[in-house]
Amino acid sequence: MIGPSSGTGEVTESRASSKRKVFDDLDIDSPKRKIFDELDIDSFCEEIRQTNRKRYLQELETPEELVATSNEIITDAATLFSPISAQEIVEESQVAHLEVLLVDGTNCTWTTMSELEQQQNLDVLVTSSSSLSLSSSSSSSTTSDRHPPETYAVEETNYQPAMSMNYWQPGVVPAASPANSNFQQNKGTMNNNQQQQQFEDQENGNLSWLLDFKLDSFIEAADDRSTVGPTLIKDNHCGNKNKPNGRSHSSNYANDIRRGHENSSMYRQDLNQTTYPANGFDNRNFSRSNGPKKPPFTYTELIEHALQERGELTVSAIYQWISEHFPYYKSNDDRWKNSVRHNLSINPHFRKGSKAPHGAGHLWAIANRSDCRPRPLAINGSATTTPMQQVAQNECDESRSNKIISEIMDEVEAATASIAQPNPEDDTDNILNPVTLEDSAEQILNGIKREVEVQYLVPMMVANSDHEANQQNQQIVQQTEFQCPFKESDFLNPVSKEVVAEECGLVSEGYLVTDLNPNAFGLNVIDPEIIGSENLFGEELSFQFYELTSPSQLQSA
DNA sequence: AAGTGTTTAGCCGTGT
DNA sequence: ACACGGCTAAACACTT
Repeated sequence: MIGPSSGTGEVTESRASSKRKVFDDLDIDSPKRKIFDELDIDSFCEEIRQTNRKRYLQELETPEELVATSNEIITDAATLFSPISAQEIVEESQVAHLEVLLVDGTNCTWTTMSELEQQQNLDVLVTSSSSLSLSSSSSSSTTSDRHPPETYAVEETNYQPAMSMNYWQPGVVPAASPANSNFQQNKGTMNNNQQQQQFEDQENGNLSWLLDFKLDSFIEAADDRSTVGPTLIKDNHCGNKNKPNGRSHSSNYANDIRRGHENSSMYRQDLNQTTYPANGFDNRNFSRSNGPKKPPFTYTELIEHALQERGELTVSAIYQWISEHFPYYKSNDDRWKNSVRHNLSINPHFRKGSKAPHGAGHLWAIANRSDCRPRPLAINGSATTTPMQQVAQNECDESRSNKIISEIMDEVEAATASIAQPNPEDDTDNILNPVTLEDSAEQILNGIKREVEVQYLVPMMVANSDHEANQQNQQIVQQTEFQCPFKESDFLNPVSKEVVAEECGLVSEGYLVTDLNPNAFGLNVIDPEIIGSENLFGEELSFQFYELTSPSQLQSA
């Protein structure tokens, strides 16, 4: 499934640095500055991310949309800040129920925002009883300690916090929030009273601004106060290349979204006009006033979703699906199509199927579990893999591993079974012949699925209900004392002992160099001289050097 | 010729 | 600094 991946340390790092960067410019006595200095941003952001992550996974299990598009913002906000479910909110009043903790310096009381409107002379700590809490104790204690009692009447209708933006899931996008507007040049969306209220709230210590807290807003404010955001956006597909190789901010945009933090003004502004459905994909409109915006998905994700939705597709059909769902990808633009083809070719997650019934090319599909080739695994939920992908991938990996193990065991069992079958016509067949076994195993494996070269074979016992056969197998193994003649890691192309012995001049008429016990052949030979590591190079070489004392022995050998 | 599939190379951003 | 993922560009071969 497709969705942005969660960022990890990088987010908190950027936020922390942003915190320093932004608030260095603020008045040291500013209430906002004081509160923010004591706020554990890392924990705060991490908590939000984890909360949304859990929620997203829950939604994946119940993919149906909970609310209509028009209610997405407020329901998402409600889910984030209130223990009340989004569905309940929609059914009841379409207004978020925000619980607040009233702190008057000595007492703490839980109440609702509606009740709060009637309260006077109280400091307000906005918090949540479930999914979100401003856990920094300092923020709650110091607000009442440092500031005189004041009145905070927060309109519930203002409760469309930008923070309700699910940083981790592209399912809901915040509308332009009045509280953010100070930093987004969106003042046109507010009337003068709202702007004045906003300004006063932020200046008098009203913590409701935290609901709309967005660090990047301050970043933008601090770094680019005079810059109008949209002008920063360059679309390399529109010919405005920012970098020599054609990469543009739009690429960063995709990464920013995927990593769950909105550090760029263009991202925020784009999303302000964007509505994401619960499944995160259908009919997504990345259009802006000045043109389509690059979707925050990799080509692999786009292709994957197209194939998941439609099954097998030709390359041209994949083009069509992508261009239909994402206006950014124009059907007449060949550059991204090249990337799509490139992805199809190099990504083992995609399988080239049969030839297309009409026209050139092949049908492409997602590699199913049985032929799911190795794919780079995300470690510790890295930013490149979505949770859904991780779940699917984990299942796939587990299934693949089990399947491979099962296949190997079957093959070994078959090979071992063939080894254990005595040939009544030739007693010598009871003795393991490594060359023959390797040939046999090679034939078996080649016949089963893939070309392999069996360089050596180590017989192994396989659980068998037939006790007698087991004993027979064990006896054979014990008799032959068959050992792996070399370590796999030592040689890319292992050389057999026979070759080594021959090249060392150890093989000549009248002598038998073998790792097998001649007594097992019925040969009566004197005690062998062990050729081991002490008298031959290679500690793994340990075969026995027999002197054949009779012509019959020589012939048998 | 156009579309398709493969391969190589380079750049960028991020994480270690 | 290095590895890696992702993206982009380009070249080339093959098929329709």
